[in-house]
Amino acid sequence: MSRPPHAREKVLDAFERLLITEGERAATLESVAREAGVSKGGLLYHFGSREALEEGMYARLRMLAAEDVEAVRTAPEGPISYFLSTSGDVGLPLDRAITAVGRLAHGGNAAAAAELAAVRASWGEALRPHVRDDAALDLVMLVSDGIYVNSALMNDLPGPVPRGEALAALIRLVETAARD
Amino acid sequence: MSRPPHAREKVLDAFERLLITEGERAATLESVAREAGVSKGGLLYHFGSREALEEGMYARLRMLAAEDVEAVRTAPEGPISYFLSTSGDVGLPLDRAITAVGRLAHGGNAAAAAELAAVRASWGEALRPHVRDDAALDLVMLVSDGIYVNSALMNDLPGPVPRGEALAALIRLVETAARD
DNA sequence: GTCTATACTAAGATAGAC
DNA sequence: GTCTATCTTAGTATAGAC
Repeated sequence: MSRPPHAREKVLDAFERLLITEGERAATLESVAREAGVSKGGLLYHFGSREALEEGMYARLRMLAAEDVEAVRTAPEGPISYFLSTSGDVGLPLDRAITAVGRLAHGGNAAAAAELAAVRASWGEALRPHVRDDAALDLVMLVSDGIYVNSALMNDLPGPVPRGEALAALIRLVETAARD
Repeated sequence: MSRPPHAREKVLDAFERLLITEGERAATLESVAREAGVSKGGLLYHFGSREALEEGMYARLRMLAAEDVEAVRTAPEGPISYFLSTSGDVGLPLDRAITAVGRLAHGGNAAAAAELAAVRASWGEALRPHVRDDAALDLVMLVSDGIYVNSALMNDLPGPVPRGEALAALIRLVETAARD
């Protein structure tokens, strides 16, 4: 909501960073506090438990995702192309929030999995009017999921995710198969 | 290698089961030992450390994946169709091993991520001769990744993964776009 | 609003009995 | 080959000072 960065936001940033780069196991309250530059007690003033900290991440994700769904809907180059070309982004706030919550979801956290499913469903609704049928929607969504999971798993390393011209060729292929 | 199930295999089964159903955090040595019906000391006789236990899972994955790559190559209905139609399986030994190692990978374990990347690459090699070009290979691989990640994340719950006729329609769409 | 100190629990790992 | 007992470290959480 405002600057300068409150301790609360710094804690959330640190939690997110640790989840992305070192995984759920490493993102303990102590590590998060250290990474955020506050004490354990200080962290626990803002988030009274680990669950509250996780809930804070979900709230951040919901806010950023709502903005992105609007961006998908109104993208000048068309929703499908925009949606797919941004699926492999890894540095932007939304992508970081998704990856962080994804780490929690794969860690067995059912609430986190439900948050991701909700975001995914809202993208599906935004894309539905622009594809031929349900199979085409599945195609677009699953290619996006595939790009995301490879990006998130490989943490910036040169992995199997298509980039540049390869990504552009893939998007042309998907659009041909799916566009209404 | 043989029956009756040695304690070693029971431990590995328990580790796999806990990773899949409750995530990495819950899969502690103590929980794994309890789930396997052995003591912590008994477990540590077979796997001297947590790392050794993880390495045991990688070995299991490598063995099952090698078998599956052969099945993809020789599938009567064609490699693409077979590959995609089995991407959403969740109960078979290979799928369970992949999901378990996936949990570790998303938990920030670089070795686990490398194992998954290697398996993925071997599938890519098997499929390459059967697709039109690199973009088509990307399409098939990413749709498969998407199906897998949704299946693994949703743990059997009725999720966003296409099944039955919806899956068949998706596969026809992908084959039309990708097949050589 | 943030810190230190501390309580309690559980983690990974070792030693040695059976 | 498997168990019990124990060590050390680290996790979540609370109380109370500043």
